[in-house]
This record gives sequence, C-alpha cells and structure tokens, in this order.
Amino acid sequence: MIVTIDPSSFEPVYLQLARILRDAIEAGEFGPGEKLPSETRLCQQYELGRDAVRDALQVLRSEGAIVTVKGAGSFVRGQSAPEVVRLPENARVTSRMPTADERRSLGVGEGVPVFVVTVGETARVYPADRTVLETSGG
Amino acid sequence: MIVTIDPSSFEPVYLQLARILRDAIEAGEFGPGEKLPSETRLCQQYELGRDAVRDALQVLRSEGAIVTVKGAGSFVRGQSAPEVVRLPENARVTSRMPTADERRSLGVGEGVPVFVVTVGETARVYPADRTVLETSGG
DNA sequence: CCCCATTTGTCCGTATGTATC
DNA sequence: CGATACATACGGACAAATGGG
Repeated sequence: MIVTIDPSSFEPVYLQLARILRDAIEAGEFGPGEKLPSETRLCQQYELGRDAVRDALQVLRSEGAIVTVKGAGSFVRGQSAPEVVRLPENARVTSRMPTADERRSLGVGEGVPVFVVTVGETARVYPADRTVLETSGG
Repeated sequence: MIVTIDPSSFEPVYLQLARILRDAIEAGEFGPGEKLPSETRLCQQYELGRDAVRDALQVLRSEGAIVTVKGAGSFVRGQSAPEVVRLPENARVTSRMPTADERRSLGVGEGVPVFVVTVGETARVYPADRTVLETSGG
C-alpha cells in the first residue's frame, strides 16, 4: 500500500510523515536495527523539504522509536533485554526525562526516560529502556 | 552575571543556549510558570539565528523543563501536585515516552514520560509528571 | 593511509499561517 | 483590530562523521 502526504491537510506534513513512518515500524516494515531511508531519500519520495523530514524524525526520536547516527542514518531502536529491579518496601518511584548530561553519563539516547527510585533519603536512577521494576510477589 | 555564546566553541550554539537557559531556570532566575524571553528576543540577545534558538527551546521541551504555547511564549513548567499510586504485589513497572496520540488522550505535554503498571494481564498508564508510585510500607 | 560519496548536524534566510494578547 | 509570538515549511550553505574503495 502506498501512503502519500497531503499538503492541504490540516495535519502538518511533518506529523503525517511521522505517523507514516511510525506505522511502518509498528507493522514490521522496518525491523529493529534496520535503517530508515535517508533524509534526502525521504525528501524526494514524499516531495517534502528537509525541515519537514527532519521534524518528523525528531518526533520519532523523542518517542524513543528511532536512533539517529551522524553520517550513518536513522535506525529502528531495538528493545534491549531489560534488567529486573526488585522494589524494596517504602520505595517511591518517579519518572522524568534526563538532562543532556544525565543522558551521557547513563549512556541512553534521546527519548528514553529515567526511573528515580527513592528509599529513605537515597535515590537511584535507572534508564527506563533497560529496566523493569517489580514489586514483591505474594 | 552575563553569560554569552561562543560561536567558535565545539559545543553547538543551540546546546550552549539550552544549557544557559536550563541553568537559569534551575537557579530560580525564571520561576515556575514564568515566561522566558521570546524567540525573537533570544535571537537578538545572543546574536543567533532562529533555528539555533528554536532548537535550544526544543531541547528544554523534550526534557520537560518548559512548555511552549503558540502565540504566547515559552514558560517554565511548574511541578504539579502528584497523585500517589500504591503499587500492588506482583506489579511490573516500565516507563517510556508516549506517542503523540497518547499525549493527547492523557493530556500531557512534550517531555513527559508515562508509567505502565502491569498486574497480571492488565496494564494501566499514568502520566509521570502527576504520579508517584509507592510500594507498601513495613 | 587517503579519497570520496553519502548522511546527518548545524546555521542562516525567507515566507506564510495561526494563536495570543 | 493590530502587534506580538510561535508553528510550519521551503530554500541554501558548510561542517563533521561514516563507510566503502
């Protein structure tokens, strides 16, 4: 099936493209680790300017759906095997986006939140793409 | 103290500006709900093009630090009073970024992750900016 | 090792639409 | 209504990283 962009739609073209690519990824047309078409290719294929294409990819990055490497391309983010963390009693859990510094120190890409697990006055931070929290089982 | 942009630095100017604004927010120079200078003003003040300023604001949005309203400006995101959710036993907790559709239905802005709490085969989604998860206390 | 084509990153400019005030 | 402000979208240019030869 061929999906096209409608420049006269109320939906911005960059969101249309983001939706098209997101659906294609979810449908398995691009598997984990697979490379998406280049920005230039997407510009030609959908008859869009580079801004629209880049904005669409930015949307997918901030959703954690793809990872972009300079000089190489954009790739579907494969889900890594998560570490299971057992939550102790009296633990408080929040989640937020890391700052750029935290992303570097934790080694996580864009669009990946972090868990903050606080027990007493001790807080630990976990990358949410590699962590599953579990409560104790009955 | 006056902080300036160094166009000859290896650090991209838009990241320099993002860092300057982030530090200013954390230092309390812009309180919760307060409006940042307009994009045009930032362009003049730091002698940058519009892209650089917009990219810097995009960084802060995806970190959940600010909220931008069309026609009005960008505002420091105030932390809302969180709802405390008690985690049951045998619960699994993950966190990820919502898609654009999920953001609309949950009423959350950019840069806000969601909790996914799964018990058995039932999954519930909570906005992470208004939710704190707690394990049972001993 | 260098060369080169490809690809993304950064930065600028302009224009138009739309929402807020 | 006008002025301000952000959103979208096009274009060009050069820098920097990658990967193949």
